[in-house]
Amino acid sequence: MVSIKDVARLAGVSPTTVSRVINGTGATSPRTTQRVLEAIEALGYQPNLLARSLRVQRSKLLGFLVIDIESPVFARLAKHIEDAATRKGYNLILCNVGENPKKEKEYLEVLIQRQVEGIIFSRVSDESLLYKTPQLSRIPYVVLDRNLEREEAPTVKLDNYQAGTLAAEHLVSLGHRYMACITGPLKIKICRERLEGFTETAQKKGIPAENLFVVEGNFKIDGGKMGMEKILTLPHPPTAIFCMNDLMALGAISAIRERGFSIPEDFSVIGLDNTILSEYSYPPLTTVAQPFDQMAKEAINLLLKLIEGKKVRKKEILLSPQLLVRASTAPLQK
Amino acid sequence: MVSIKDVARLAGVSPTTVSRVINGTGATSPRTTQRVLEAIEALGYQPNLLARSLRVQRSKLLGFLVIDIESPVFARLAKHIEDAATRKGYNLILCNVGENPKKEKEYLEVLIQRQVEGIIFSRVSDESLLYKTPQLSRIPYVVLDRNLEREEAPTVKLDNYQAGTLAAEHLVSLGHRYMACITGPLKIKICRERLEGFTETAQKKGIPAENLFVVEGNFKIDGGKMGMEKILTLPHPPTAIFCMNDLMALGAISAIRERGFSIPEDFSVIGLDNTILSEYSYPPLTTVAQPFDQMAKEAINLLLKLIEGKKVRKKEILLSPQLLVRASTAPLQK
DNA sequence: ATGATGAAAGCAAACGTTTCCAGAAAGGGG
DNA sequence: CCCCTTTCTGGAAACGTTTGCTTTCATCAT
Repeated sequence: MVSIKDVARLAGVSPTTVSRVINGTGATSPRTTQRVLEAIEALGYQPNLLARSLRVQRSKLLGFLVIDIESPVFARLAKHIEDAATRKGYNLILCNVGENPKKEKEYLEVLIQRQVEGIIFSRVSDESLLYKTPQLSRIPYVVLDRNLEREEAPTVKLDNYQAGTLAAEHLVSLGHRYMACITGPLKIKICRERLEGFTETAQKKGIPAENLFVVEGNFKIDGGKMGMEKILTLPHPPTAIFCMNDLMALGAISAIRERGFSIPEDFSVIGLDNTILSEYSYPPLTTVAQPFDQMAKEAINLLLKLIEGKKVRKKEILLSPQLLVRASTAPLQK
Repeated sequence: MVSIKDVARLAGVSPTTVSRVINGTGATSPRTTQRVLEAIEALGYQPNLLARSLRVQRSKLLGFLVIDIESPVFARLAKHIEDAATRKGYNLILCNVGENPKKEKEYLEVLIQRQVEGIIFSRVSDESLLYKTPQLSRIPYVVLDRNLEREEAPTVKLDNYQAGTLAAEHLVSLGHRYMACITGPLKIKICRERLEGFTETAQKKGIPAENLFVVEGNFKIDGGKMGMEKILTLPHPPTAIFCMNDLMALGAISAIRERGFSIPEDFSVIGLDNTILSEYSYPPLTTVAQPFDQMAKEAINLLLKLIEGKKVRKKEILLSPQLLVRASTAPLQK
């Protein structure tokens, strides 16, 4: 390992001076600067960030704790979080915790031990381990795309009510009068918000409450499929279905097809997320898009502000969804 | 920050002893051990891994350098790499470099500066920056799912020839006599290997070379679509298409549909990867599956061996693909 | 000529660990 | 009872940086 001392020796100066040249801190004469730079070049010197971090007490590391990096939503989120973080000079430790609270707890400890400066949570377990790890109270974090149930925490997420509104408006404007919603787990707050936006808007547009069916799903493909199967057994089945994510929309579509119906002729289906899945499904999925890149940027910005110790006005940042009309929704057939 | 000294003071021992208790190294009397543990508990002490890493010269960090974490293939790979790494006590720095050689180069430097112990590459740029960064020659790495063109390097990948073979055998066994292959970029070695397996096997099974069409694609959806459109203009179009990944298979399917044909009645389409996309597309995609979990495990194992400085017998590890028959392929209609 | 000012550079301590070495205490065999 | 081992513990150096303080030296105004 070539260290700052080796550079200093070769350049004929002290380590202090080399450090100053590297960091551009303090004054150094042009001549010494030149000599130091040459020595660095000659030795192929790379500063040791472990040592620097230890000394300055800043690791320039962030933790990204996510429930499933393979899920299209979180993969896209991860990409934009990574991008925003590196732009700000931070690196990301990837923590894929799954549904495993033990792994989540262990990761929380490791992140503390590694002295990460902040954490992005794209997953909050029901037990909110956050509060059970006392050291964590000292380290800034931002919750992304989820809500903490118990307490207010810095959050960046979609305007979920608005998302529900967009879906309802779209379907109603196509002439649908009987509609269903396949939700995510209703213990998750964002699901309840989406549902509220959907039903309230539909009613405001003149759809009676008894024409709206709600089935609780699980954000997964099979949940969408099973939900749709349940819907198809209704005495007066709806003609339009709002699924709270694209994955369940695909499941619903598959259930509809198995019964021999077509989309969008017999049923209109609208999803939510706008992941790669929806773009290339058949038929291309109409969906309420989440602005993932903007969410990531806002989350990192907020986190960095918290790290700097700045006062933040809004602890909760809401971003606007956007309706993307593709081919899975169509006017109601008379 | 509560440090080992605070623990030592509270327990009435030296930092040395505390360290020994924490790491289980050296002998300590039951009485002191007990007192130290209590002090740790009381103070909520967490060791500082920056300091430890600096001292023992082992960061327990790995770099995972990937071209696009959002792509279903790499997302799945990332998940399993992360899992395998944490099982071995390592953490992962996520490096999403895209098509940006500048970012790749910067990341390489940062990884060196952060003293990562090894790197997993799921992306090798054509210029092979690997060789242009001299310090990198001292840090172990493994290339995953890709080949270096110029030089032999530790590699874990699919048996790509075998994958081509499986696709060809399946299609031929269904009675198809005219077949096409939409490849990835042919400058990538794994694509050439897959193609070789496909054409050689087809010919071995009695398909004349002139019945096999090859179109170069790009591993993306539009490449599959454009490739298929080209194929459809042939005077004697093939009845079966092997796409070198699932994404292009979806593109091909979409092109076929736009011309009013159906799958698998008019064309059989087989993909490769077995990502989430293929499972839930319509129709469900027949595909050649990559054993991503096993690949990740092997890659981490190989990397750790290299880190330990052990001699490795095989520098190239080939894993077997598996044919997954779903609904996008069918016997040739007479 | 002299003191004040400022630029340039170095010394040494510090960040939080681990580990080499040495020393003390305790135990055991003769 | 003495010496030798073994067990347990602590002091201090080291990992590679950064930084507060000091020193040196040149410049400049008085």
